[in-house]
Amino acid sequence: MPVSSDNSATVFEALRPVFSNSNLAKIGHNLKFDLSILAEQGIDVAGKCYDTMLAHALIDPEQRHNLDTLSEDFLQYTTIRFSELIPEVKKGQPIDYSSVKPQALADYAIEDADVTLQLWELFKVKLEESGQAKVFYEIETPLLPVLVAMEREGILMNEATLVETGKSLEGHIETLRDSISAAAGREFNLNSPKQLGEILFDELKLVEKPKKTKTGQYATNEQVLSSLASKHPIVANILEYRQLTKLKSTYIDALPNSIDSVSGRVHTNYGQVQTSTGRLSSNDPNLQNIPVRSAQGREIRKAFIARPGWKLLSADYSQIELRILAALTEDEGLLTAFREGRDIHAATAAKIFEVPLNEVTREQRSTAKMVNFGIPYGISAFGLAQRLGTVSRTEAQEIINNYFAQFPGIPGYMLRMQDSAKAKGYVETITGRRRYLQDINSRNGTIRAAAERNAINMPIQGTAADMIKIAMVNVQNALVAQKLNTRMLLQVHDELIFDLDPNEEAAVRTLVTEGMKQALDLKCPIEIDIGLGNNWLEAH
DNA sequence: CCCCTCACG
DNA sequence: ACGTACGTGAGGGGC
Repeated sequence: MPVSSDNSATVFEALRPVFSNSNLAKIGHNLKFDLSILAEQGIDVAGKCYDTMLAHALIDPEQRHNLDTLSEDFLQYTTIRFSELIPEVKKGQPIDYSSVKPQALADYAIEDADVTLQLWELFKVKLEESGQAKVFYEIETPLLPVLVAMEREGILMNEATLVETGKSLEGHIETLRDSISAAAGREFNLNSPKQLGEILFDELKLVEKPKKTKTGQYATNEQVLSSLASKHPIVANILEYRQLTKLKSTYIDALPNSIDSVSGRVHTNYGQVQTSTGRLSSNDPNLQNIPVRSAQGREIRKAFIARPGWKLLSADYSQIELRILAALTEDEGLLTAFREGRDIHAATAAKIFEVPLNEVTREQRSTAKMVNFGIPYGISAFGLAQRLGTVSRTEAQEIINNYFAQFPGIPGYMLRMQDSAKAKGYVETITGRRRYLQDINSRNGTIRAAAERNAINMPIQGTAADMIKIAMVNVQNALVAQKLNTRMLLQVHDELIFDLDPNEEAAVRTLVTEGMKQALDLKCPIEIDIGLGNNWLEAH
């Protein structure tokens, strides 16, 4: 019997009783995909669902998680490749199964199920052995259907706003292009870093010894250009040109192509196994890097809107990584500052510059902010000096030394993480999520230092990731339990965005705040900021 | 397909 | 002597 869209409904109906039977557990590889397809067919999957891809992402987060590789690595068995069934699949095009022999298709599908089941038997043991059973069963597994729901919901965009912004940007870009060509003395492709480098350094000779990239090209990144801004007026125009064309090509021109023709909304895909720290990623389109820092960029945020008559609600964790740092290190100074509800950067400045809180200057606060930002990344004196721009490497080292002296829990924690990583080969979050650090004992100092920074950062970034994942499950369960219309739409690492039915505002504020705060029980208090608006910019 | 650059947390 | 803060995804150039 040929498999075609004509009888797919028959097939789905035949399978429906299996999927909706809550006594049957389901085991699959990349279940988010299968669950989305079934949901599209109106089939709600009941019963326990276990995903071998999610399991492997915990067992070995930096490895690849595709079924073919896992089968070879764990079962010493080479699977039938999809390309043997269908040689040429074009990206973005629907797959044509009509020419495939049903027996070949069946063999492929059956083998897939067989391999997955065998992997599950191995992986469920490894989850226990690595102490990650709770992360798997209580965080990643319950999160999966939440992500399916969010992806399917999508978010509404005001395309007209985007087009307007695009037109105004286009005019600006044209003007900049003209003045840059005039200043360069000839036309060139200013989207090409290679050509731009030749103009700036071979022709205009802005500096004696230009910085090169690792492949030997002239570096023309923002940091390099900013340092050259005083040398020639062309540079400021190039920087602005870069900024505006980035916004136009990556967001304004591209986002409308992602509006789904059926739903009229933009549906991102969340990657649940893409990062080494436990964060989600977002792609096709990436909705986790929508501009917000520049004025022109913020215009793009205005295009993300609530459904008619509704509001967007944004809830974000305030200073989540610093609070987690305080909780993990149990540093009394840091904990006290948060418990007393201080402006954390001002409080840090008061400590490291040894001045009363009310005498902290703006510069001191801004320096302290940079330190607070860098600490969870394994800051270096060089890095701090470079980012501050106003102090020498030696002075930066003094600031760091003062910080460590005033917050002694922090250097203690850093050493503990590095020692533990060297001894055990991995670090972990509060929930037990692991990251292996192969390079932690490398003889190459640069490589080893990078691994040491990972040892410091992963437990912090990863615990924040665990926390918001738990919160998402809490919040989704509460929305369903209270039969609310409000829908969770997006996650951006420390922020959740909702399409809010205005009649439900009070209930949603409460359940979101509580769901996020109570996700993990930490020694440091957790604060949630909530905003409301007609678009993402207003809500933020 | 890699490189460079740059958008976000 | 060297490189230098953690984690991502995407667009354009160029081979």
